[in-house]
Amino acid sequence: MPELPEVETVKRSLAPFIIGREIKAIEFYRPNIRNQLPFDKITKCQDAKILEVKRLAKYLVINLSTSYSLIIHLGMTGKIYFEPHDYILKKHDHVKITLDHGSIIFNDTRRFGVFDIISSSEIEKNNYFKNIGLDPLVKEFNSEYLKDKLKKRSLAIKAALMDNAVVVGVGNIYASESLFLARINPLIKASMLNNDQLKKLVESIKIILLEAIEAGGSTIKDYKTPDGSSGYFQMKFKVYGKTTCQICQKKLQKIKIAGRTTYFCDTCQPE
DNA sequence: AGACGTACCTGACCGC
DNA sequence: TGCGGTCAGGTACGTC
Repeated sequence: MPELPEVETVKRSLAPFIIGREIKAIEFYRPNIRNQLPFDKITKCQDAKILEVKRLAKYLVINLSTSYSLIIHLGMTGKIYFEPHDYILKKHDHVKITLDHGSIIFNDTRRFGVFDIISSSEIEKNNYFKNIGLDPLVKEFNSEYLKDKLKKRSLAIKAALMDNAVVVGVGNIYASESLFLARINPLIKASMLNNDQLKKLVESIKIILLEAIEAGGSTIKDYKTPDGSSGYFQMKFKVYGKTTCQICQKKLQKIKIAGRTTYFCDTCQPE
């Protein structure tokens, strides 16, 4: 459950539960996930107050009063639950952060996620965030910016959208959905898009992500349901996982681009 | 520098 | 029921 809208939804759901609360303990239940878990930094969080919960790219950043920050990435299968003190650990629960009124649980089946503790002042230059592109929801993410980022790129536009150096947060589903809304063929070389297409694409990415955030928001209203995946934005997919084009009714194409399954309509998104 | 393949890991599903 | 293959919303790294 890990594209920008999902992380944003988790952030919005989690924040009111935890801001202003104090960390009583952090426990790890295995040595590593994608990274080594930071056993040596647990003391940096002891009795720390949670000041702020932010989203940076697809990472959650939880700033603490001790000038350290928790960094969480959900990978492909990461989930975060807020649970009462009598919660019994489940399979693939890797981290428990105990607060005074309950615990934050980080669960990640495939362990592609990240949980780290780093100095707050070093976040920007940390490897997780070095060389990342703009967040698609800021106003500086516009067609001029995208044009500049893509001018020397010969890869398919769909692969370019998933490159975090170009723009962060756009994953495999939303790359396909945005290109469909913009009527742009995902195989077109990134540097070949004209100004109209760039404009339309920027617009489409913002629309799709904002709609998804809105739809995802109602999912995790009942935040205790560790269902995680759902959210009704799935029902709004136009091409991802679909077989028929909703515009022209023709059969959709399903191909691989840079190793990832890509859906599009070769009539509505011509080369 | 940029493009591409592969690795990381578990589980669900499908055909035999 | 079991086995093997394939696939899954992400990212890092080696190689050409």
